[in-house]
Amino acid sequence: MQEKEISQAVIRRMPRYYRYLGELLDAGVERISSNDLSLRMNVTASQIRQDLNNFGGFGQQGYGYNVKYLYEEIGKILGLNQQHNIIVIGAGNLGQALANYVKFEKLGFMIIGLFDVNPALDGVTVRGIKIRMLDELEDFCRENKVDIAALTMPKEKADAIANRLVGLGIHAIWNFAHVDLELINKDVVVENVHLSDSLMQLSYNIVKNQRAKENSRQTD
Amino acid sequence: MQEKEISQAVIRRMPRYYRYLGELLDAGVERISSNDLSLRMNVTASQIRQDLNNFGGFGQQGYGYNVKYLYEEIGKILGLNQQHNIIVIGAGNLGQALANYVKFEKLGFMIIGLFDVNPALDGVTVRGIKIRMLDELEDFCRENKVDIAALTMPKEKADAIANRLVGLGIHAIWNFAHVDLELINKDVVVENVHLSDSLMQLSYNIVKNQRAKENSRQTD
DNA sequence: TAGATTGTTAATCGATTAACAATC
DNA sequence: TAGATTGTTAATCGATTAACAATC
Repeated sequence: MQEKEISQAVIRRMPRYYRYLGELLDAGVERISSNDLSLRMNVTASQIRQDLNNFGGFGQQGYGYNVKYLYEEIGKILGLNQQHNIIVIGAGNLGQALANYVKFEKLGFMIIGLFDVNPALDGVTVRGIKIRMLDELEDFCRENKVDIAALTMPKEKADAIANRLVGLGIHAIWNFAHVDLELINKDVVVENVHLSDSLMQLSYNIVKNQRAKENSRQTD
Repeated sequence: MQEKEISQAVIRRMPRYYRYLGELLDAGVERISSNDLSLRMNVTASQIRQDLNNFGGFGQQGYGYNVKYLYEEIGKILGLNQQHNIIVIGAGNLGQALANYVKFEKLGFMIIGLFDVNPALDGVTVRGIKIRMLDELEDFCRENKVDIAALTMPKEKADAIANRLVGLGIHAIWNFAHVDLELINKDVVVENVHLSDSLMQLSYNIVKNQRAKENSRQTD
């Protein structure tokens, strides 16, 4: 039985629902209607109901949604009910920044190892996590359950290391290197975080605003 | 005269075109057809032509696109022909990681200041950039042209600082704090980088693969 | 029971793909 | 000129919004 594929547009919105429900929960709110939530989140109530009904009927007519229940269910949908172990390849600033993000652990993402090629970093500890040399990667993956590898090294090395990791049975790659990875195994999940792309989008919108301002000045 | 709005779906793809064209340029390729590019990038030729024609006709029938020319034109569209000055609020690991990204400077994004509230960081220098205390923000913005502020501080403080920056005439906010900013001025551009959202999408897809694998095992 | 609000179907809107005449 | 490939219109596909019957 083939599960119907849920569009990535929907998936992208789920973490945001999860965050808002978490805030409501912390604020002691017990139930919420799709309409009330839509006003807070600046989306349509219809979209909320459609999105949620991709995964099941979590609400109740005449009542709305139970905040705690919905929060937990979305957590399960996103896989937050299980622990995910992460290793970070590249222990530079970004790699160390990720290792220091306490937030991730609260969501079930544990950073269990940092790797680099720079001997000066060998054995250095970041929030209790030891930096290892890259040639220890194979042993480490054999001895530990590693689910996700975050790549924060220069883009030239990313492809080779990604495929080395795929060979070691990793499930997913969280890619910060500014390349499109070409993986030997299509079942491995890839999520790209391209910071310079994000910055270029920002700059496009700045320039767009500048042009709009000039135009309105001309027509004044 | 109202310019027709270009959809964010198109804008999101522009940096990727820019990257591929840059690689072709470095490789000494002089011209490329939408079809050849589509094969490399794994998109349809039709989409490439549609996307580009939102901004103008950069190609030539029977010839294709001149790589250097198209690369430069996309650069202008993205605003990369002008310099953008950035300050980073929050000089923790992530803030320092951003300051160390040499890549950004090549694209015209200059990090000119780092700010924090931690006195231990006062005067410390990251790649030649001095860390200042947050109460110097007003003076600094008066004395320097600041276009973009990157927010890497805890989410509780993000909203207040964002609005303080808006008051100081900043054009754009690159937000790494895990909140939706509520700005007093709607003309300020906001670009969010929500790393935990990205991680949750990753984890959704991991779990989806797990489920698919289990299902196929059952039907075997 | 009456009011509220969901789950779901139908209508609309927008984005992607296909097709082809224009033209280098 | 003939072949190649764009720019652009038309067709399709998918995502969002609206509407409403089902039901708590």
